[in-house]
Amino acid sequence: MPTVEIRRADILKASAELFAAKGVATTTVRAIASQVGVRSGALYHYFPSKDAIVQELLHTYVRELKARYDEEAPRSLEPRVRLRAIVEVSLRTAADDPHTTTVYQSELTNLRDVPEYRHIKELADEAQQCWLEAIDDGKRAGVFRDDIPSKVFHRFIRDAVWLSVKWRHPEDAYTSEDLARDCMAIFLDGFAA
Amino acid sequence: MPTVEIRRADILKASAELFAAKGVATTTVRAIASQVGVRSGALYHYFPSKDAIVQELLHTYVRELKARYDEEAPRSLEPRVRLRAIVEVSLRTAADDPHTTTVYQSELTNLRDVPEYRHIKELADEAQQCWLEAIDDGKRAGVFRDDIPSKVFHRFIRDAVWLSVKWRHPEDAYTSEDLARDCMAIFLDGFAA
DNA sequence: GTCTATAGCGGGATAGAC
DNA sequence: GTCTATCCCGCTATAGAC
Repeated sequence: MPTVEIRRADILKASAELFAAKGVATTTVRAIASQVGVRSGALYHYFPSKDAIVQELLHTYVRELKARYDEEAPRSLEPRVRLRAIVEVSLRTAADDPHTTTVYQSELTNLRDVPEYRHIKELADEAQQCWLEAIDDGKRAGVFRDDIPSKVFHRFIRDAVWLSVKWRHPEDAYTSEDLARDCMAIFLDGFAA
Repeated sequence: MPTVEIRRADILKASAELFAAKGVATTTVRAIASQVGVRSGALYHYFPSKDAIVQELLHTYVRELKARYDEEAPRSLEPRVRLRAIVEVSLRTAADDPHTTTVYQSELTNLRDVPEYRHIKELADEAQQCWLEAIDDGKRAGVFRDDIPSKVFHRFIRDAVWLSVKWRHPEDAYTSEDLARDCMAIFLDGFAA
């Protein structure tokens, strides 16, 4: 295990923290270096640019997310079960890496339109297709109501799940499992008594 | 009607558009001036700083939002009716001014911790208290289920409503009234068939 | 009231010593 | 591999002409 990989991981971790707290644009390379405990020049031995840090952070994140969806929420599952699996995987991912999740949710759409980010956005789209498949399959199977546009329900549940990273903290007594259960309860059965 | 007020309004409008599209931090004063059709120096006859533009934009917005909640969703309404009114007012506000809504949702939490923003954040908190009151009153009245934390339901429906500004466009055939109806349908009765 | 021009600053990135 | 030092750029904000 070469030291260079450890340093790269340190840099990515520090970057994620700062990016999540103050935004990518307002986080300086000097601040990242300071968090890691080196001078800014040293960072450039590990990454060619600040942009490259953002790219690697998000690329790794979304690649892993898509892999987890494919692994734990295959299309062969019954739609309600699959949707629940997607919610659980997402919430677990958010709990495992809340900082990168925040960056992913807050800034992916606004990032520069360079080919690198285009590729990341395509991967993100693929991941989100899993949600839509489960919803549409469920409608066809008659387990979800068909008087609500799939896109609308998708945005609602998707935002509920992902935005939880902004208010549920990992050390809360209210765990991501609690949240997954309540999420499914509300979105499937409603909040009416 | 002095020209100065019109110019100020032009500047605020252009700023909101650019801030929403690319974020406050990455929007330059020069870009705002260019959008208005003047040079950057001219802006400083209307606002003392870029920060002052952001502040006035958000202060006006949140003050108006709170006033609308008080006017159209008073506590005297039955909880479900009040919640629906809050949802409708919010969606109408988002449709009326999608750009400032986007800034309000994306950047309020991350803005500098100066007293000016503190005041705006307090107003925003007051506005969000209306949601929580309606939810808690509904629980006490027995019309909402009490096995889900109010805070959780609040975040879910709040994010569903406000984040719609990122995907529903004002000219969509799917109107904000359609969205309000579907929102209440999902959150009260659920998506299960 | 808007312009041109620029001061002043802080940012990303680089060069070269150690 | 990290440092110091610095280049170069673009930004906010200001000064002063028109």
